[in-house]
Amino acid sequence: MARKKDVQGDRERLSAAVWAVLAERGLPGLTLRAVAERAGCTTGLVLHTFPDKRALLVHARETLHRRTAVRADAAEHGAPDAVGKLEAVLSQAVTPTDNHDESRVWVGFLAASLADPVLADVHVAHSRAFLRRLERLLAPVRPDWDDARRGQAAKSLVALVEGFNVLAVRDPDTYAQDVKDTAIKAAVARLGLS
Amino acid sequence: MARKKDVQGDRERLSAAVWAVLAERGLPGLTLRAVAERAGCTTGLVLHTFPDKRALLVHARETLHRRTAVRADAAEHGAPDAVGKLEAVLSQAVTPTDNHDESRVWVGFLAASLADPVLADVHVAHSRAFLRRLERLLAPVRPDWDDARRGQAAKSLVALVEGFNVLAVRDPDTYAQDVKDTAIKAAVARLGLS
DNA sequence: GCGTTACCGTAACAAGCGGTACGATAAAGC
DNA sequence: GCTTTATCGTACCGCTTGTTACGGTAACGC
Repeated sequence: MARKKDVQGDRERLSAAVWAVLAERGLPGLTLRAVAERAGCTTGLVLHTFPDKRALLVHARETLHRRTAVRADAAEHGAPDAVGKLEAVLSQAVTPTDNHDESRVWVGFLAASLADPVLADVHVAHSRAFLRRLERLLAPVRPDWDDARRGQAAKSLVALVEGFNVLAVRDPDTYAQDVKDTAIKAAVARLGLS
Repeated sequence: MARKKDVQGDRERLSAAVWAVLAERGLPGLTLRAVAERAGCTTGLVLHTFPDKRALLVHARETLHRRTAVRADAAEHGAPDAVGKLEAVLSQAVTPTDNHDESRVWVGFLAASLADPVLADVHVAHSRAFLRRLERLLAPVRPDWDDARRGQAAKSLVALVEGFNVLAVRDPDTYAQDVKDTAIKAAVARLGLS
């Protein structure tokens, strides 16, 4: 054996670098050299940890999925009742992280996926996971509805949330936090009285 | 004078090429050479018609704005009453064009604008124009509301529409046309009874 | 402490990028 | 028909891209 490397540690360090570069410099700025510089290493290590550039993007998207899932779990766990859980998850989803970095990564990856079927599959899979979560949270709120109607409602909620996110990332003044929160509250309240 | 060229004709031909390349190959595929090849000329003409690559992107975004404005005007004009106008505009906005090319251009430009303040200004300006349109259409529907409340409602509608668009561009099966139409109809119906 | 072995920085690659400079070409004016 | 002048294809520039190959280096087993 030769010197053992901290594979997982490298992945995490590079993961943070990919994330930072993609969030700060956007999709065109995501280069192997930029990632290496940010991580304090060379492109050698980058391409020993990830097979190619596409894997960097996929990893960033999976990091995004993990982050949002953790926060959604926490929001869900922290709320007392079914309606509260749904509202907490939605509210958390429209609350921007540091400088909207999650929305930036989301948009960057989506743009990259428009010309890459592999990335497209990853995007769709993770996007549907959020939809499933809302459908699951919606079940105890409206047990009288059938799956189709709950699915319709869940999709509308996903559209509202992701719409606010892509809009707020470049126009946070117009799509301010109280605007988003008010819309979410109204959307949840609506579910109860129809 | 020497031979006069059809400047406007060139711009339109190149405009179509930029549009096609951006829609088909995505943001990374939008190169001067790809545009020239698609337009059946060389990079010489491309850079004689547009000063640089950024101008190509700006022009594509403005083409998108013009297209959507024309369709929105038509929808608005074709509907009989205030509620009908609003619903027609919204419904048209979630109806995909050829292979979702408008959404593709929208996403590509947004991604590019994340790292370019000039593009960001263009994006925000055109995005707000749609918001203004909805506010204007909303005024006769809910004259009893104040500007703030109509603004809140209009922003929610924009988020719903753009959310559906960015979601449907990569997952048209989940976010099918009837799902979007149902959501729009419900959103408009809601405006009348609260 | 020595030999082995895996790691990863270095360097280079070919390809493609945006952008520039120039001149052959061809139309317009007289 | 000759001169003038704007057009735009050609060629090229310097740079950056993703990716590959190699070998010095450092840690482990014995």
